[in-house]
Amino acid sequence: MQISMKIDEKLLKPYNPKETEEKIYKLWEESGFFNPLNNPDWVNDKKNNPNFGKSFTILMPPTNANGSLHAGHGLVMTIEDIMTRYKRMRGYKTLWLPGLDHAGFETQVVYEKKLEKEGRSRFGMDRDILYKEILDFTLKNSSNINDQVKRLGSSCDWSRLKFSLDNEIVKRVYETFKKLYKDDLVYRGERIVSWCSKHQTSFSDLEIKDVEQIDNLYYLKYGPFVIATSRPETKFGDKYVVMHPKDIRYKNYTHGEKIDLEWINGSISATIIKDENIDMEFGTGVMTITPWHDTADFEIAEKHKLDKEQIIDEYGKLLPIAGEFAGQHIKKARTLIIEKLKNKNLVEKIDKNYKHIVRVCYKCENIIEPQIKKQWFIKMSAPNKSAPDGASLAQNAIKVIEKGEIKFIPEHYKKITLNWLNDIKDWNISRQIVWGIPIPAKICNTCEHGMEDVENNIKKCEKCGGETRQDTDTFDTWFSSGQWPFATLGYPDNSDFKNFYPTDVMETAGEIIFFWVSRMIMLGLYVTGEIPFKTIYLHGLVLDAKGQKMSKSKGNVIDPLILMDKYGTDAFRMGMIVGNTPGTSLALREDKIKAYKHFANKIWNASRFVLEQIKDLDLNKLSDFDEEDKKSDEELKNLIQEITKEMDEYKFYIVAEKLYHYFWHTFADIIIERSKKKILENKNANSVKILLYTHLITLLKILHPFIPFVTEEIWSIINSRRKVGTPTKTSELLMVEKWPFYAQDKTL
RNA sequence: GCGCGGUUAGCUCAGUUGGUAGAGCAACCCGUUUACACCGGGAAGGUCGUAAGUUCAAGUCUUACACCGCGCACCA
Repeated sequence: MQISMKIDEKLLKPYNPKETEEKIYKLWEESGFFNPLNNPDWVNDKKNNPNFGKSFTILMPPTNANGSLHAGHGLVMTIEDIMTRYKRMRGYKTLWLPGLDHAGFETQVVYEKKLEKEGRSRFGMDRDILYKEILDFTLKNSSNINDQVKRLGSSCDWSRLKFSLDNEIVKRVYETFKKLYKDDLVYRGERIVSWCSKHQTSFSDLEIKDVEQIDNLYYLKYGPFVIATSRPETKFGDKYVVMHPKDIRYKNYTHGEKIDLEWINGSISATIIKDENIDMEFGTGVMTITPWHDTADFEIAEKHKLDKEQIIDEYGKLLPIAGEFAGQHIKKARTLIIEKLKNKNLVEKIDKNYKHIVRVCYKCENIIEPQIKKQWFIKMSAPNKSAPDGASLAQNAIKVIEKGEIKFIPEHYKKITLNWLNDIKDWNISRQIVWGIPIPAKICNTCEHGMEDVENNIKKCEKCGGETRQDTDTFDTWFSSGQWPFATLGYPDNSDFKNFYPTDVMETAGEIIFFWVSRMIMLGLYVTGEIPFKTIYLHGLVLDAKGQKMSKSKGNVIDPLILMDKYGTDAFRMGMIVGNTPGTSLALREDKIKAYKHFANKIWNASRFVLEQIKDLDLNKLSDFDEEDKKSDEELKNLIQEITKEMDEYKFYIVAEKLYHYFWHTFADIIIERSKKKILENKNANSVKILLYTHLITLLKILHPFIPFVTEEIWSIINSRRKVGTPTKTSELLMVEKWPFYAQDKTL
């Protein structure tokens, strides 16, 4: 091959992602094109833009402001940036709005650990001081995570960055709370909640983890009955003994009948209750109930209007009702109680191999102690009397989902969501932590009635006239993030809300379909009357190379920043996207990322070859293709047809693979190799040079959403040449070039 | 118990409306005076979890089962 090799300084070196990426990102950011209201001319040209006037909106799932980038973020940012860049190139006014979440409980837990290390504790700390400390901590870390998001090439509009504690967001959240209160959809109720005795807060049902474990099952003599229990420490106050009404073994006992019997701390009077929820098969078919500390028991007690009594305090210690055991922690008390029962000959037998599920705190894995507490709840399935159709929050969501107004990708999440919504329970939105949005409410000191008080002017209880105090609880983080779409866009008056709501795609982890997605649908409909997004795209987990869930304790956490350093962001992005179908988890393997580093390099080298060959090409005097080249030109057009369709169907995993394959094995291996011969023999050389050039230009465009950095860098080199050579076009960023599907202009 | 995924080449995964199985990586052979060894060419590799059914035709549709993963509800 005797092709001359005088090429640009820049192109002489191998592709260096590290040097390029920072510079390119700055270029993008300074261009202002991340803002959907800034566009290059062709976007605002009706004739030139088939998508003139259309908008496209994605909201970034607000990242935990206190955290650091993990592999999951890598996937989120890659997918969303691909969508954003694609739509931008298609001529949509494209908004990708970045956000940060204060992540209430999550952050508080992190901060508590920090306090612990310093020998401090949040308990006993002044609330305001603690809040301020966590705020400082969070704000300091938030710039960190924003920088990391940038490193991934995210083309989001930083001028619109929102933080969940911004005044305007909090104000919106308060308005929603007020509306819910007015519509009688939120109430401060005495209900049984899941309580963590370490974190001293209640949780929603979703923050609880089920763990299987083996315990003793104790068969205790309870008067004429034998009851089975795994938790003898709760049994002090048990004065109701429950059995199934159809159980013939106990047909001689009648509902409401009282019997006297000897129990842990002396003789008591117990009442017989007949209830159909009792499983006749389990144990002896008889149980006593502890309504204060057991969800099922609570329901039975509610149904029959039975007394409820607290046995265990908020720290897991026994109350005075336990007599001699009062003040002991339940963990220690259990064996002592059994000891005593044995001495009283009240233990029938012990099954030491009882396998059952216990519920634990998802954070600390301590056993959840159900407690009856006054908490704020949102009525999820109760009719909304102030709505014309009276539909509940859940029903409204069900309706739009069933009608297909919200499209689920992958589709099976639709069913999962509907199942959940159909069996939804009231949502506990109050948390007993400092870090979060304070609940704007007053509580009566006399009757504990809770009242919404956003305006802060309630002095007396509206029910009993008693003195009131400020509620010290904060909202569940998901209550505010559930309002993210309309809150960030400035409902109701901001022009962004008018221009960009409902948003087009919500892309997030399948894991948080209930936590977040379902609640956004319900609250979005409730507040704005419209769905918050038209499509919900759910990705799976990012796992380690062996397909194991990453966790600090396992030590298999892969840091995306290290991979990006090593192989470049483009390579990392390709590795995240190729073959990764929505909803399925992805095993993150380093050799895969490495393979795409080679790809970026291949693009670089092919480009430098092409640019060298077309140096003397007069772009204003383009001749026609010969037969062979015409075929290749057609082939690329067909590819674009295909992938454009697939892009619209969110099949990025297949598009990325096709582009990889076409660029490498068609463009480089066939077309470039063929061109060498033609140029050397000077046979239709002009035709093939044009083909090389048009192919490269087009391929850079369609590759750009996937690997934005290397493509933009090459583009800038091409542009700088144009300025020197033939002035075909004003220099522009590849980022805002027109997607070639509609670009049939020959000036390419 | 109910529900949802998955089971395809050594590994990680694609496979659109049913028409004689695909990619990347790894392994194997050959080549390499220049865009690129971060390379080129070539060959190899699968009875698509099991069983039955529908069909001219099933990786793809139906049913049952097995195993793996997940979610929901649970029995004290």
